[in-house]
Order: sequence, then structure tokens, then C-alpha cells
Amino acid sequence: MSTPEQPLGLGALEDIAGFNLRRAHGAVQRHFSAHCADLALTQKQISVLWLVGDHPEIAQTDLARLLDMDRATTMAIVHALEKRALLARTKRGRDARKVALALTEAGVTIFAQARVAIAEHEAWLTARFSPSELTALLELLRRIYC
Amino acid sequence: MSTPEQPLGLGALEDIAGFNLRRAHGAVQRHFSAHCADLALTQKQISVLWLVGDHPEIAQTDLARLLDMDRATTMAIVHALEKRALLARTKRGRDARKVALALTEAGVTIFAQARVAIAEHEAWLTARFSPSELTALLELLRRIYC
DNA sequence: TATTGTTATACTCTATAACTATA
DNA sequence: TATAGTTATAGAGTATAACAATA
Repeated sequence: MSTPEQPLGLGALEDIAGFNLRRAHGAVQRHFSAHCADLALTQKQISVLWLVGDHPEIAQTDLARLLDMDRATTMAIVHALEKRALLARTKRGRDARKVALALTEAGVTIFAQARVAIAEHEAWLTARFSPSELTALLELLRRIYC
Repeated sequence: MSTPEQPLGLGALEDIAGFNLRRAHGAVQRHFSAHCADLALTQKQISVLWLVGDHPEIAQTDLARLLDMDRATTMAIVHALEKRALLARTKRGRDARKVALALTEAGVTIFAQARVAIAEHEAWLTARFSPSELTALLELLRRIYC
């Protein structure tokens, strides 16, 4: 036979919510990586810089809770950012177990650049939706993880 | 001070579409892993079993195109499934470059179990939406990756 | 006892690069 | 030249387990 028996489509898989979510996430991640390659920062790393910038002296545990990460995962990301001197770690709180995270000057600088890149990336993503569609999408997505 | 300066929330990050997509994806992935731990299959692996079941003798390239994966990534997943004897690879097509994938008996059996687990997982995920909300969500997500 | 951080380890997904065989 | 598969390699994210220091 020179033609396949079936049209080679996704079939019933296309109706699985989890599948669609994973595909959408993958597409966005891919665009992000390509668009923000210059910064050499991942989405997750930028989320961490963002929150540390918003909350100076935040502890790793709080970061983990806000981003729903394991302590070890948080450690890995913080460590990578510290290695690049974008983040500094000190222990100056009342609770000697906790670490106080803060952006370095280089961290503030690169985050400012990241904000621009993210805005462009977001524009690419949200251009396909009307304002009300975007609001609806965000509300539905939040209902999954909140 | 005994209280933090800020309430330790996500702030403006919460309005980023990509962030919400990533968080929702992470939450779903986590539930999937916990719920389907017995099968020891990932979402991606099940997607591959699903498509190979639907399209006997599908080639790796076609699989890669349907799931938007790199050839090397596809190879890694197929190899892992072949190692567990859930998938078989032959070269019987007219095009000697292509491999023909097919489920083994064990693959058919475990996929049947996976379908049940996926149905339960999907029920957990979609229970938070009305039928029209779910339809809307899927339509919006497809617009991202299609 | 519980919490915080830390290290070691492992697995999945992803991608790039370079290679072979075939078209 | 282009396509299909293959291997080696690497990096990000995730998680578990075990441990030390502190509360």
C-alpha cells in the first residue's frame, strides 16, 4: 500500500485535558527558550528572581511554598543563581535556620532585561486571545493549581 | 520586626499567562505521578503507547511530529518502552530507513490499565469545571499549540 | 519533635551535534 | 541533498533519602 490505513492524527488523545495542557505548556516553553536565549535564564529561574526581588530576605522555604517546589529543587535553582552571582544568601534573621535571599546588582540588572523579554514573550502568547478570553483562561488555569 | 514587610504573595507574577500555565501543568503532572505510580509510566510514555496503539507500524518521525518532539527525544522514549518490552520495533516497510512501531501484548495490557488510571486522573482534573468551561479551556489551550 | 537547609543520587524530558544508512 | 534513525552528551526540573543545625 502506498497510503497509511489511518490519517495519522491524534484521535481521542486530543480530548484529554491533561494532554492539551502539556502540549500548550511545551509550546510556550519552547518559544520562551528560543526568545530568551540571550539571557540564559529559564522561566523558573526568572520566577525566583522575581519573587526574591519582590520579597527581600525571603527564605528558601517560603520560596518553595510560593512556587510549589520541593526544598531540594529550590536549593538547586537558588544554587545555580548564586553561582552566577545573581542572588546572594545571608543568615541574618532571628531564626538561625533560615537563609535570607536577595538580588545582587547583577541580579537586578538581568531581571530588568528579563522583564522586557517576558513582556515580548507574553505578547506572543496572549496575542491569540481577546481580553475576555485571556481573563477566562487565567481564571481556569488558577483553578487547577490554587 | 516580628512580621515581614510584605504579605509574601505572588504579586504581579500571578498575572503572567505563561506562569499560570506552568503552575497548572506542574500541579497536574504531580497528581498524575502520584495517582499513576503503580504503572510506572509517565504521561509522555502513555501518549506514545496511545498513538502506537492507534497507528500500528507508525514511524518514529511521525510520532515525533504528532507529539512535537525532537527525533532524539522520541528515540529516548521509544527505547525506554522497548526495554520494558511494551513496544516492538521492526523494519518491514518499503522505506528501509523507517522503523515500524507496534505494541507488544504486555504493551496492550498495560495501556488498558493506563486508560483506567487516566480516566480517574482526568476526572480529578475536570471535576472543577462545568462542561462548557472545560470545552472553553480545551479550545483555548489548543489555540496555543496548534 | 518539627523545621530549615544541605548534599547525594536518580530519573524524565529536552535538545544539539555528529554519525550511518537509505532515498 | 534530504530524510530516518542512532548514539553521545548535557542541562533543567523534579523528587527521595539521609543528614546537621536550630527551634
